[in-house]
Amino acid sequence: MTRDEAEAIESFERLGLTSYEAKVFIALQRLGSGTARDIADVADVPRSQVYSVAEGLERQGLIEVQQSSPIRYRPVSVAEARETLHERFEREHGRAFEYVETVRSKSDGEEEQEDIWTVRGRERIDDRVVDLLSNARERIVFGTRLPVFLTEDIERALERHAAAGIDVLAVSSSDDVAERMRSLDGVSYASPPEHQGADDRSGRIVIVDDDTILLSVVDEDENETAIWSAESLFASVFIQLAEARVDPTGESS
Amino acid sequence: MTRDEAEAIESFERLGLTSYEAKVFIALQRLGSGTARDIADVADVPRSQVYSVAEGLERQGLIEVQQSSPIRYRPVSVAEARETLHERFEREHGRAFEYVETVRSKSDGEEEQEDIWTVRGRERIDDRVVDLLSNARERIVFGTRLPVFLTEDIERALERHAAAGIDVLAVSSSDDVAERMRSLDGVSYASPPEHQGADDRSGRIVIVDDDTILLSVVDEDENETAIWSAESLFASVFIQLAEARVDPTGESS
DNA sequence: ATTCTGTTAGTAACAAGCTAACAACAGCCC
DNA sequence: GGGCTGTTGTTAGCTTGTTACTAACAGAAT
Repeated sequence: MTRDEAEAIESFERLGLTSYEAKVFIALQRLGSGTARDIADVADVPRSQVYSVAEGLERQGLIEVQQSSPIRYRPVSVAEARETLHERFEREHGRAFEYVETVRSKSDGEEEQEDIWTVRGRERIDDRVVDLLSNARERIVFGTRLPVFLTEDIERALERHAAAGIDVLAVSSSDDVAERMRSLDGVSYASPPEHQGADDRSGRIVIVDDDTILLSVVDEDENETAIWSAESLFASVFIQLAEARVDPTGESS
Repeated sequence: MTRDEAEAIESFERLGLTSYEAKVFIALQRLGSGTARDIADVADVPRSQVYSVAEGLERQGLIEVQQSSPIRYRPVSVAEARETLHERFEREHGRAFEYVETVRSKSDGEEEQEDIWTVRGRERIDDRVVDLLSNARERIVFGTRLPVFLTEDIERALERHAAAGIDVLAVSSSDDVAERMRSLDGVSYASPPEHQGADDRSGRIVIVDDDTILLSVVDEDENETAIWSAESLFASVFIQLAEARVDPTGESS
């Protein structure tokens, strides 16, 4: 079995098939059609198991059965299979979240407590950044060293809030990033203070008003981890520390 | 636990979570945020298990963790969770089928053998019908008693092929269905022969050219099962039998 | 001193993977 | 036709791995 095939099988498993089902389905796509023996030979599944596994696949609409002796099987087209699995996902997804929406507590977006939360993963942090920005009333400071941390979504959010009259300041020690920041409509740019040192594990910093902050770092495996706190006293204190390092430098738009 | 909640949990399981993960996630959505104990109380999960389960959920990007004592957890927004699971699905789906496409045997659509295949389930049969119609070269006959079996997709396929110069004939013993059939552009209509008897388990019939046929029945649980055969001698013989019952009656457009 | 937190080990229950055996049947050689 | 061989479809049962669940405990908090 090739590496690619093993990966494909794992993916099918995560889509809800068993490994036997995945193997039989792939084998049938490869064969076009075949008997239990044909399938067992190429799929590395015991022949005696092929019958029941195929039955399951038929129920799921991924293969079709020829009632003959010997029984023959054929896969549905790749397009149909994609569609079938897609529909199944949408159905489950809908059902699951329909219920969640009904029980969801109202607390969202408002009334945070004195909490510091941890978020792992670049994309999740992207989302959290945009989310925090959306609560801005007066002022935003966004800083990062690395271009990837200034996503398009974030750029757009910064411009949107600047247009809405919020004071938006962008900071970076990297020329690439600074370039892009300066091109954003309505967004001021400042270079960071020199004394920041060799902060090569720092990721990004977001300050919203005087009580919301997000700070991320990049570990040795390039994974980004952020901590954030919104509308908390804790954040205020933190911000005062951070501001001391940003403000002293001259601004330029 | 309510019935709705149990269903939601099952759906989450089918989306790749364990039942504990589903319960904890739902409990957190309900609570807004909480400690392991809070969660254990409402989620019906042993407190000692909450920690590891929550760790898993954090890795999956479905909740966030507050590193404090006691540790507190909060869910990401419902929108973020939807998005996260959706992305995961698309990723696996893509990976799985990317490989399948590479191994797919070319046999599709062409060169069928003397095979009769079985398809179960209304929607899958809908798909197969459209698929068979798409291979028409000269002539199509489509018949059904029940309105649900004449889907919009099928109506469109019939019209499309009629427009392409293929001889399309629609047949139904039901007035409702006949009405709709008559309104299709370029499609002829014929009423079925009387001697068909009390065929109350018959579903639909599709004849394409003189060598492709699909015939479905509806069982006592209202499940539709179809057999079909394309470009086969067997189909030809079958078609001659079926035609004997359709042709003798007068046609009308 | 007692309750609570976070962690660990270990068991139980179940699903999935895997093996073996067998009756029914088809082909083949004699 | 009789006996031999090989295949098919079915079933029972074992093995393995995962998840659900219980119990116990050290350290912190009250």
